[in-house]
Amino acid sequence: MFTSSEENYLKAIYHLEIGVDKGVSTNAIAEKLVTKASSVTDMVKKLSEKELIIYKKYQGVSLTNFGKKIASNIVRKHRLWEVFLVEKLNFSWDEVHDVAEQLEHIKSPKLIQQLDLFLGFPTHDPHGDPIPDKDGNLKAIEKSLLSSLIKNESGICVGVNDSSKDFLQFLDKKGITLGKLITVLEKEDFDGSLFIQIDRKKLSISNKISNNLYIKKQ
Amino acid sequence: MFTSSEENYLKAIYHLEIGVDKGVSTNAIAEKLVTKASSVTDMVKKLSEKELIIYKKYQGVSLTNFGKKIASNIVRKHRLWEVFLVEKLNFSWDEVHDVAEQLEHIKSPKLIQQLDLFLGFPTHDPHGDPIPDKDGNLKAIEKSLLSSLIKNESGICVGVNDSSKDFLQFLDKKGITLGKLITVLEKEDFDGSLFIQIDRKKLSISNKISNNLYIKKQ
DNA sequence: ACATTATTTTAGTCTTGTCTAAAATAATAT
DNA sequence: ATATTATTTTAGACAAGACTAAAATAATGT
Repeated sequence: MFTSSEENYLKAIYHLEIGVDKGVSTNAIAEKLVTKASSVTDMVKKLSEKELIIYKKYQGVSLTNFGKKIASNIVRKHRLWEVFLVEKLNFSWDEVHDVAEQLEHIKSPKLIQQLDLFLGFPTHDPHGDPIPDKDGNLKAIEKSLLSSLIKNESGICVGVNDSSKDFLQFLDKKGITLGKLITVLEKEDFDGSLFIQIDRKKLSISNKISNNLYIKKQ
Repeated sequence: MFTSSEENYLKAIYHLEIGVDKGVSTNAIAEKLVTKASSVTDMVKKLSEKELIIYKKYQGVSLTNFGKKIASNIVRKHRLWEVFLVEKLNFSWDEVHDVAEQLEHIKSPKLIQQLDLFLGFPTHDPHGDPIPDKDGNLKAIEKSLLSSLIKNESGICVGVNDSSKDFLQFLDKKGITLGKLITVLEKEDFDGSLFIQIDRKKLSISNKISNNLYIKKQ
């Protein structure tokens, strides 16, 4: 149907256009895919020909409904594979991205349907990101940044905003994983750092951390 | 490391050089990969540069030890994925090939190691073909063609020589699956057809069928 | 409003892997 | 032994997807 390269562009645009009403810029896509703006312009023309995106010179791009369907399906596959890797093959959450990046391009509707069944129809991936259903719909959950909590509030850790290896390994080191209850014991006004309780441990975390951790308020 | 295309050439050569002492011909590779001889010549030069194969003009090719290692690893991955699809995702043995053909190119040593563990270190794929270990070694089992049995001999079905959809579906229809006990009740000399017993059923099968079915003599 | 800067596009090139058509070599038959 | 046929290789072309450098357009600052 589509090449891996085309799929990667669609996925990048899909992620970039979330919460933005303007078209996604050539440069933004180039940065996300670690390629050059000129390459993006080339590809964007092809995707436009195939009615996957709306493109007007110098105006940025946006996905058509068709493009959105294709893109969300790639994301669906990516996240289902991540669940598989963690749940069945004992990968840790910081190891799954690169492999899922390859697996998401495997073409077989039956494969994904059966994988979904095998995994028990998961709604979220190992980082707490929602898995689109076959029609691209996301199961939204109310989540807040940990940084938005005030003293004595608490919540369950439900996701991360930054899925980089470094950040995920940092969280592992601190014992912070999805499902854990976090309580804010103190909040420092001058730097936004938090003193939190998790399990029996108390620890201090910077604003940068709490800005990248989603919790569900209790 | 290597492109999917390179890997496909190595795999084709690997399969073609089994039981042959001469170099594998350009045409044979072209036929196997459904491509043109000229394309094969091009690729064969590249693989030769990379020391994966031995190639001399007009002489055909053969894998180096290095090439054999790479090739057997692709076959290993292909067959492990086939086991996964059948055992875990409820694919039937005639549905797995095309998907495994894609999955075999996923690059992640950990993925295969964990998959192997998850599947319980299988030694054979759903068609009875042996799965190479990390070093490319195959666990040989003594198997014979069903056509080699004589009247009143019997054996366990352990593999197929032809893995085409048509043949596999035919076997399904007749209730012939791996592990089944087959007894030869009659053998017709003039056309080699067999009258066999399998479970409580008796049926007649042509020489073409019995020439593509491996059994382990009892 | 216009000069400067940033972004985007165009033009031309490169690599990979394929193809066709023609030339070269090997195999086969008489 | 040589003519014929089959196989393989070469030469040149093409598409996809990337790149660089230069040109065009948009955005920004004073």
